[in-house]
Amino acid sequence: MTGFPAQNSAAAHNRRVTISDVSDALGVTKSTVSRALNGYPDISDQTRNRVAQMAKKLGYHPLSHAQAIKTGRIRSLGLVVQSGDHDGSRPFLADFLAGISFAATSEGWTLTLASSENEAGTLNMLKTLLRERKADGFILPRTAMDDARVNLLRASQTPFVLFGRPDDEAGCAWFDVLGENAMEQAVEHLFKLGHRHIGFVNGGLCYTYSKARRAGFIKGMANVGLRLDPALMTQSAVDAKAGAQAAMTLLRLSAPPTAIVYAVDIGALGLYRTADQLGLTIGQDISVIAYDGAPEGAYLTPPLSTFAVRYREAGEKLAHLLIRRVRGEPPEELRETALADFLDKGSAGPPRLTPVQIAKTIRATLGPNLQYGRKDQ
Amino acid sequence: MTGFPAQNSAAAHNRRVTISDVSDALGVTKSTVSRALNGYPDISDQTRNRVAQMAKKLGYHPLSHAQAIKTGRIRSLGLVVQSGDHDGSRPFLADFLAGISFAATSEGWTLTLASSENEAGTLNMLKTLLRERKADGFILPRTAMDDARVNLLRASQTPFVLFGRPDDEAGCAWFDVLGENAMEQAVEHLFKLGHRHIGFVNGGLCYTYSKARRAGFIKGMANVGLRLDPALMTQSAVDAKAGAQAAMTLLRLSAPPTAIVYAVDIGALGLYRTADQLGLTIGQDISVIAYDGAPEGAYLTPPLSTFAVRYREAGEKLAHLLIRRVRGEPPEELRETALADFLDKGSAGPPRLTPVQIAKTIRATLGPNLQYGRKDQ
DNA sequence: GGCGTTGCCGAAACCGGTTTCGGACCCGAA
DNA sequence: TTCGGGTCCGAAACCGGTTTCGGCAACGCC
Repeated sequence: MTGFPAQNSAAAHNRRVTISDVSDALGVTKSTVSRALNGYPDISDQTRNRVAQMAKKLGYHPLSHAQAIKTGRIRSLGLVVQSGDHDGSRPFLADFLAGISFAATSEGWTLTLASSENEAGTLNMLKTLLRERKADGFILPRTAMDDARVNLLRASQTPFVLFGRPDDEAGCAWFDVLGENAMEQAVEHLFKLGHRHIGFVNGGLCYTYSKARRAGFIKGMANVGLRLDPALMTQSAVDAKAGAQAAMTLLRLSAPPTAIVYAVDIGALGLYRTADQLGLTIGQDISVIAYDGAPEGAYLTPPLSTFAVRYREAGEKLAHLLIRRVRGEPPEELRETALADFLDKGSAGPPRLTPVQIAKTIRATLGPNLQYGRKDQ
Repeated sequence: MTGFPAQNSAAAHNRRVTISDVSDALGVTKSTVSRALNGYPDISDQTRNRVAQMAKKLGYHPLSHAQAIKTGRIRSLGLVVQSGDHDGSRPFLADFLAGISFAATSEGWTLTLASSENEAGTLNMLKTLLRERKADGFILPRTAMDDARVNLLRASQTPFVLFGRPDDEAGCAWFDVLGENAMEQAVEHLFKLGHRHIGFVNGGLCYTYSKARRAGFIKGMANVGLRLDPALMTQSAVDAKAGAQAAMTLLRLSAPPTAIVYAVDIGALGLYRTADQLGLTIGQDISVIAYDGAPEGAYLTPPLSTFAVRYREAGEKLAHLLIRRVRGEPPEELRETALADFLDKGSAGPPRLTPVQIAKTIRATLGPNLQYGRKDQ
């Protein structure tokens, strides 16, 4: 000990470098080091520099949970993913998490992740994480209509940021991808290809995105001057099975659509099954454009044309927004949006058949078994 | 204050309940409460009960990072997922994380998640998390051959548990699914269907699982008495593109296999493309069985027959193992394995063609363009 | 009755930081 | 010279827990 510089005594014992090691090495007190490192104004530039250099030299990194005990901030973002509801969000999870984690790391923050099966579980998880202060704020994926998570966090004064715009914007920060814009483009794209009978299969009606995407579809139809046929837009699907049933319902109409816009890729996957059963070729007899950019769609034949969301970017944006929110910026200034990228992969082409011809093809395929559609019920 | 029970003074001010609130309410000291709650033997049963009841009544939950400052343990599991290398692990990430998170929560722990692009990034991330003690131990997915993560964590005396058996078992705890067993069964299944020419496409050669799966394939071939043809087992693929190229190589042989075993589902997806190009029908002209249970495979026609890994269960097991490891149990006692479930979905059927007929079919499809296989190169 | 145990709990130090408060020092102005 | 006002830093309290140490009281024992 005697005679050895302080930096060696810590390193030699393989002990972590504490703030005292730094202050001792400089002959100042802990408080000076702390204030110097945290940008307090009552520290001279000279001292500040000396402290910074010594901290670097010794490899001093403050323990965030030691800071937290006094400051209350632990520099961690909270995220509760709901695995049970529908698998619409699963394929992108890796990208989404990578984005959040990357952004968090770049600011010296970490990500605390939890998962739950359903809404009640999510709320419990939030309460637990809140109680133990495992996170300074939360990223809330999949904004729902009257989102219980928002109510909870609002009540407990916890910072949060939404992925998706809420219906009640008060006090909310968010990042969102403009699905309405995509749906609008989808309709216009199909119209240009020659389609005049276009169906719409929405996504989860309890989520706010479905309202936006539906509105976008309607706007697109208005843009190109097509009349809305209510029978062609009553379906919704958040998984392949429901997507298949929705397709069946639409295609068994006496005047089926020649193209269908799906609000969710995973739903559109079901159309492939149904089309196979009904003897229709996707991209020729029946066109489809969906939304999300799910990897599953890329392996189908033909690959699914979709509006791909850059989930990694979404994760990054949300993380940065939340950190700013935790630091005190008002939520009204923390609202960003982006556009999805259209990937024209081949599932949408010029209509080869008229609605009547489609119906005829289906009847020909099913033959005498006209009850096919009811079989699964 | 005066006259009010202690429990109200905390609740009324919306302040968090601390250990002092509990001790004051009982007229004992903090140390008594702490020791009572942590099971120290020098506390009478009567006092212990009184403390426990009061803690519950007041809703006292110790702050894990306040404990951590003294104990060094923060009750958090660390996980660094490597997003950049190959997407073989992405589809199951949601399940895997749900499993870890569920198990962690059930024991009062949380999950700290980070991600990185490559091995160097992963190591840096581990070092960072280690330095700031954001986790008490780590779950290491995808065990590699001479795993740098293991070396790092061994050197820093940090508890860890591997998903996948390591080549050097010393000091390692793990959970693994016996891929060799699955590959063996795959061969036997194909043999029973009548296949006598079976190809093998391995996965990532830098990971330990590939050695096991290859060994399983070889064992299966031996079990049914088939001769190993080296030309049929030199390929490997961890994504669809490589899987397609591997399939192309195998199928353009003068004596192509009638069935192919893929070590990784995502690789097998490529076979669907190649088969389509070569005019072969999967499940009839060419059979395939793969491994992982990737959701992508379920949407193909025919759906991919695969050995599905229960990733959620794997996550749960790993979390529990790691917690036990952090608590001090020796790694030798923390080694578990499980089997994958065969899902016979239709991509493997009796061979309709002989190898020679397959070659002929391919030539017929490609027509004069015999260079097809080289086009992409 | 004196004495060593044992059971049980309080007092206080401690963990690694942050933050408040006050005081030493220097400067310029009165 | 004195005084007011900055500048800059040390001393010490504090955050919410854990852990060491020591002491009191009751007990059994010779």
